[in-house]
Amino acid sequence: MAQTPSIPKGTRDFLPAETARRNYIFDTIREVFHRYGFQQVETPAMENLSTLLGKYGDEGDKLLFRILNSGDFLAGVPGDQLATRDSAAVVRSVADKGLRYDLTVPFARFIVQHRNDLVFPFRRYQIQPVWRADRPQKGRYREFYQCDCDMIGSDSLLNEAELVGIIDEVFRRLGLRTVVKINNRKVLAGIAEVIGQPQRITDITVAIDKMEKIGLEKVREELAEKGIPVEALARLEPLLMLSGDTGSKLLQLREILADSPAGMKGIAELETLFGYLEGFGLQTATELDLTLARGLHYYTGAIFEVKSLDEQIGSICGGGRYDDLAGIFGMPGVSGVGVSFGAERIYDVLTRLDLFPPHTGETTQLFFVNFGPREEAYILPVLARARQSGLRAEIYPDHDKMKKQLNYAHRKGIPWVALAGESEMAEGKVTLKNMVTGDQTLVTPEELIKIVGGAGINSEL
RNA sequence: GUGGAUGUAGCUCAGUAGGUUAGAGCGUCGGAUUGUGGUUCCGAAGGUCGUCGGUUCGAGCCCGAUCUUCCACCCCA
Repeated sequence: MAQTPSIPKGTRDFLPAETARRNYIFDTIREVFHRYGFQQVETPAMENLSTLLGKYGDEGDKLLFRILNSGDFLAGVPGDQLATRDSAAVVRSVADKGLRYDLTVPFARFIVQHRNDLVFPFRRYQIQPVWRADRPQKGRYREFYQCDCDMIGSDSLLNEAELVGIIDEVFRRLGLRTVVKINNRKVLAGIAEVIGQPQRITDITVAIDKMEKIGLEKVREELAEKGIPVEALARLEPLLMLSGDTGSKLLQLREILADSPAGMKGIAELETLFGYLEGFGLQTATELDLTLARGLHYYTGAIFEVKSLDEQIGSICGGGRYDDLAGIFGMPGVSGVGVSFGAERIYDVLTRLDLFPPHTGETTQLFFVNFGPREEAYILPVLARARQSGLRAEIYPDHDKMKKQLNYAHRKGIPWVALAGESEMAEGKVTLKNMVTGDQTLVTPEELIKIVGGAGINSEL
């Protein structure tokens, strides 16, 4: 036996049962997207690095998979870069393409490139894999699928509300109990402003994003390490500790952020959004979470994150408003907002909570045992008629032992087996065996199709 | 990118203080049953012990490197 082959770190194969379950998730999400009027697009796995670099922060740039240029890729590299083993410089010279890191940035590029062919405000969805050169962990892979929906070309907050509606419906259909956390980057900017540290918004948001995980003490330590003055910290803390329902938090914020125009704008946006949501009749809980920051730099308004209430696995869906992503690619003034569903994590949560429906896979309904050449000739037309009438049917390809053929049908979970040997052929009939009860009857081909077709609709096999 | 754990048959794992031909269960294949599956019984195949190198008379076991998987951090879906 040769060395067992393997696949790259952080990637996975999917067996038929897993694929069926994944498709159940994708199909559910897709249906909801359609219901809200979104249209599907696809973009290539690889993008030019100039498209990807600088959009996700330094950390994100490090996690980009780069694709080595074709041909003699070292020919144009300056000798001193090679001599000094300057990896960072060399990689810029030998790779100008990379695998996409998410679906949002390539979509911004797509919008700019195809603006003349699209109807704005444009609602698109996209279900494709993305790649990150991260170190794999539980619920974290190097290749994983994202299911994105975005509205672009409108800054109405009704779009934000619709996204929350989509989130609500997707997780309701999947049977998952979740909470949607909502915040606004302008409010975060206002907070940074009010405590006298407007330039430090990134450090501040990254740190307070960890509130829930590491607690106030550690957040305070981290911010102090980053050089935020003690007085600023003292003014920040009461903000993070705001309590009460969303309405009272907003009231308190209005007073605290009164001197920050950006902050007040953010509060107004949040008030409008939560106002819309009241009319949506959501089942999912929504809450204002001032510690929600999200790492991606391009967000400018609302930000969302969805957590499972029953499993700790990080966020299973996230997104936000980005006012100027298209601007980076030369199309300013086009605002967008979107969310991304993390299919892999949703899969893991559904698995652990045992929430998949019992039969997500479509197996064969009717199996024909192969008795040899003469019987094949007799059965093939019956098989064709079964398929024409909509049955999922197959014939065993070889004249193997009955035991082996029935075991194949059994292991594949096929509910009906048809046998036709000499005696059946003599009568122009087939023996139909029910693999659950073990019963078998002699029927005509017409009866066979009727029985399997009729039973297939409501049989719980 | 940093720190820690792990790696023995297709799968889950044993393997005693380094000592001849490395074991089990499950699965696979064959037979009992030449037209009847999930049970049972019998039998067989299957491993350069992740990889490379080192220590030793001798390494699955000790040491180093590397890769995989997992955990924590960073970050994130």
